Amino acid sequence: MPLRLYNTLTKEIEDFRPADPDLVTFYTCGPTVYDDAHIGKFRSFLAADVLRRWIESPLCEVVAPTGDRHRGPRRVVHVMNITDVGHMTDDAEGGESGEDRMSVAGRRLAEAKKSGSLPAGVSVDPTNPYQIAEFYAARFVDDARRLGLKVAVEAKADPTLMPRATQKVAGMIQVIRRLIERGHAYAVGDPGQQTVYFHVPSFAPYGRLSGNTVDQLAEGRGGRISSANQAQKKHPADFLLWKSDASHVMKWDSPWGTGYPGWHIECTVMAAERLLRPAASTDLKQAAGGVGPALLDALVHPTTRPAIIDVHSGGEDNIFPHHECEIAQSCSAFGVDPSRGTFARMWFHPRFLLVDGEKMSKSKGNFHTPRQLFERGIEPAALRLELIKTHYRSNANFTEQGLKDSQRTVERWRGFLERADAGARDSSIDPEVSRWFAAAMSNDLNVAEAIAEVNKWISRTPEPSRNDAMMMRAFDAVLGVLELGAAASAQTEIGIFRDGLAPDPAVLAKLYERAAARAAKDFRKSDQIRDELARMGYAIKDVAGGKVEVRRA
RNA sequence: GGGCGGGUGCCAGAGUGGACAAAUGGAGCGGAUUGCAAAUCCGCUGCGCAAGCUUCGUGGGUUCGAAUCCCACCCCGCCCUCCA
Repeated sequence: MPLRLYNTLTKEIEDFRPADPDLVTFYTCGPTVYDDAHIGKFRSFLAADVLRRWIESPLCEVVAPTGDRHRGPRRVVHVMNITDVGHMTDDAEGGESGEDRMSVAGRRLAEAKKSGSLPAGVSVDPTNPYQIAEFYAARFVDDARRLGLKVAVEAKADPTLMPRATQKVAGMIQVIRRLIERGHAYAVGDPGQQTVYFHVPSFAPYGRLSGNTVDQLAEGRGGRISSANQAQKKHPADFLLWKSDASHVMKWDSPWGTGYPGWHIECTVMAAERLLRPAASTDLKQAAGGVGPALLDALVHPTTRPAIIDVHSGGEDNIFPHHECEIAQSCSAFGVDPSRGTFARMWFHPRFLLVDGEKMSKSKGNFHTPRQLFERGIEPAALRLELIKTHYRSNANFTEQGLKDSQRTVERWRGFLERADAGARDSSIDPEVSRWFAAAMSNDLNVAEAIAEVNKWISRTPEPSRNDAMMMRAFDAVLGVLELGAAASAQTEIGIFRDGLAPDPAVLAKLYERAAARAAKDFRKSDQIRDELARMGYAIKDVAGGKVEVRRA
């Protein structure tokens, strides 16, 4: 059964039909870097990651342009941008009178520096927005790698897969210029300090993605527009492409004045530059190189090949206005037939994560970042599983209990894989499981059902073979859980310390004391010691070989 | 006011016309194993001894038959243009 996905654009579950099934192009709207990304953002990025892994899987079938089934494996070029441009904090005032978020981050960093809470070896100048952005970007990439976000791993060798907005401003100017030439955009204001707007009525399909029509959108309902800006526009729905503002924290020169680019244009440029190919070119197979800035020139001139990428993803808050605007400006700049009305074949939008049934927010105290959880000894594999195990199109609920469940599942799977690796060599494999797994994944990425199939298979396979190990690895290549490995464990003569715990002399002393008590069959005392350890925050467990496994309680 | 996605058992979470009293995992109960734990394995966990009866946000409807389709309503989440 070929892969079917819910397409935000059509509001239907439909066959995924990439232009070239051998090489799928995938763009994800990445994070802003004023602060550490929280688990909600990671849930969204991980859903995209699971999708790209599934498309790559040998088990995945898609419908080719010919209508035939195309069997995996296949390659995916996945690009995730990093938005490192500063923006304003004050939403209510239309985003232009508040404080720049990068400045806020700078203040926070300066305080951290003063109080000595910055990690050792980090040097960052809190007054330099580029350094602040780089500081948080590096932390994001680090978290992303620990959670197995493939694009972040690949970007090590090919940084073009995670482009930075600040480095693509020239391309943005190029595209804006083209939009003006084509009559889709206009500049207002005095020469040298102009503002450029995209003219929404020039793109008829505007509104298709979000389900809105221009006149249904209640102007100002979101409380984020300013009347001064609205007065300048030809149409209330017109959106910003370039703002001249020499006082902005990050600014660039442009034909319209020194300032900064609009909020949607960066994704158009970064997606196009890395994922589209000029009409004449068929060599996108050279994926590592990408097509680069030169491509933009080719794209902004008429092409015969539709400038459309295969999948575009982002959090549900991106649907409107961000992706709606991105479609409008991309199609208009690259000459995509407006009747297609899209820049990507498939629009994929995971829903927000709730924590304990409520919205996550700093004021509620239910705000988590991966690194906070890792510090508590939560292992990345468990967090990853917890964040991917619910269907991407419903609001998952993150709880401590769920995290524990996931941890246990990870351990059970690990045990299975270990037994399988040590199992018989030439056993046949279960004929059903990969079919069911594939059916679940292809059914709008039903990860929960796929996980259930894996669990059932494990239960009915008490003596797994090497072939089962291969099968498990094929599943895990998609889920990306076991490949993250176990938390470091330290061994001593008597103890195995899990969860990244270091052998503590006080704990070791108790373990020896308990071993002696047990040898003397003084079980009262041995139980007492276990209780003491529990009070100290350690859970222990006797394992084979007379050793004791120590975990965080 | 409008657009979009959800609402399933103690919890998490699949199921989208019959094979559903409802997958899978957790939690609980009973048993095997263990000095005891932990882990693992087996059984049970809506009501009823049973035939059977009542469940899938609420209320109607369609159908021989609905968690699944239609209508209305309620609740949660995201968005309504410069939030990155």
